[in-house]
Amino acid sequence: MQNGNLIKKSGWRGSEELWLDAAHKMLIESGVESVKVMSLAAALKLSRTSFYWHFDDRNTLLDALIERWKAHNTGNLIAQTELYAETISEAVLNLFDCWIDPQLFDARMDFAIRNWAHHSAKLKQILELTDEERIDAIRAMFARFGFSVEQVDVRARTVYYTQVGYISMMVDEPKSERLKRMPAYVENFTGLYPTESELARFMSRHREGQDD
Amino acid sequence: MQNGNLIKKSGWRGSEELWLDAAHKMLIESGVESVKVMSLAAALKLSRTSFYWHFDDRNTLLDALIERWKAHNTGNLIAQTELYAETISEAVLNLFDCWIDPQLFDARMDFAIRNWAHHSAKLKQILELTDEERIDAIRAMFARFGFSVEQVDVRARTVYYTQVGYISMMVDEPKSERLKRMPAYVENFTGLYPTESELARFMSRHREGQDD
DNA sequence: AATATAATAGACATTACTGTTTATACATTA
DNA sequence: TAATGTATAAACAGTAATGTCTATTATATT
Repeated sequence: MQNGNLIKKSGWRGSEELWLDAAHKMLIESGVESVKVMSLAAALKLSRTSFYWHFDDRNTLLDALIERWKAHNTGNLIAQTELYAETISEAVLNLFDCWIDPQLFDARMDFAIRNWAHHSAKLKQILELTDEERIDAIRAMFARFGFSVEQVDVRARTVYYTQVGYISMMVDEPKSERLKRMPAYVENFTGLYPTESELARFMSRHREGQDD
Repeated sequence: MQNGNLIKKSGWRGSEELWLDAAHKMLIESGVESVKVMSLAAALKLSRTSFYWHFDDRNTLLDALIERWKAHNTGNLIAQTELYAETISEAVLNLFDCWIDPQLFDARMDFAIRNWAHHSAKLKQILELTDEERIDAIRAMFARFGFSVEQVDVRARTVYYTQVGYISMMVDEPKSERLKRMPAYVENFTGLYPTESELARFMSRHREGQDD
């Protein structure tokens, strides 16, 4: 009964997920250097060696983490910049969804990846491409609303850098605080204060749900 | 003759500096986790054990690194926000000196410290205070030019977050590129495009010297 | 219920580091 | 130039990790 129509979770198969989840958590909480087979095993209360049934070695696990990140964050961010909007303010608010909804954009993972890239040449290259791709998407968004070439570039960068900075600073404030500041950010980034209805639409998307 | 009026560099004494310099370099290049007594010794071509003559242990060295950072970066940043300026654009350009001149503000060190803080509660607390202090100084700067309370807050944050983001992204562009973008940033941050003479004054401060 | 397959645990070898001890070499100055 | 204090190197002990091998246990299929 209790187990009625849940997805059948087979006894052993699919435990890669478990190790990956634990690694993901460890990564965003303490950085790559802390993603150690031993610590993960301890966290999962499993034998350390059983890890090697699922992954060839620690590196394979780390690669899998990168894949997971690539698949998620950039795709969603770009999708948000492409949503229909009647004004640049509405477009920027669409993008801001990413900074509010962790399901859309995993900011802590982005931060962890960025740090990690600092001592992995391979990842550094991937990240540079990723950042370019994202900024391009934001540039395209501004361009649709008739900003000059120079303005498109600087505004796109400001929006993106500000958020990377916010993430890097690990600012810890309640969602309500963040939401309150959003209209002023929109004004700074676009030069236009959002309209009542644009704000209403934005706020309604983020009304419910717990803080952090 | 060659050694005439230089500061006397005694044969052995003062080697703490050497280890600290090496540690600083290692920290900004590869993060705390890489600051290892063994690696430093290798880099300095010295015996690993000789390290322990200068420092009690690895932790003492790390603490010294934090002290060095505290003494340097925040002090200079705040000083720049307090310089005389006739307009907000001029004031912002004064602050921008920090982002251009590594002698004024060691951005890579700031980045390294920020990452490190992620798994050191003690450092995290220091960094939070530091960030507050800096943002306060930038707020005070905007306040002197008559912005509303809300605007003072958001503009100060935008300026600071943008820079933290820029640092975190390890953007690698020539100084000339960065300088070229500055006027547009000033406009974004203040709402005012800087005057000819403000720009001339700013550029003249950063004209000479090599890229990166 | 028997068998094949998936998964875990324990013991082992290896590596990279930290920190201590001891013997030796070097620089300074009396 | 001898004595003192400064600095280094080599050898040792200890710890925390990685990865391999082997025996055992749990689950799924027949």
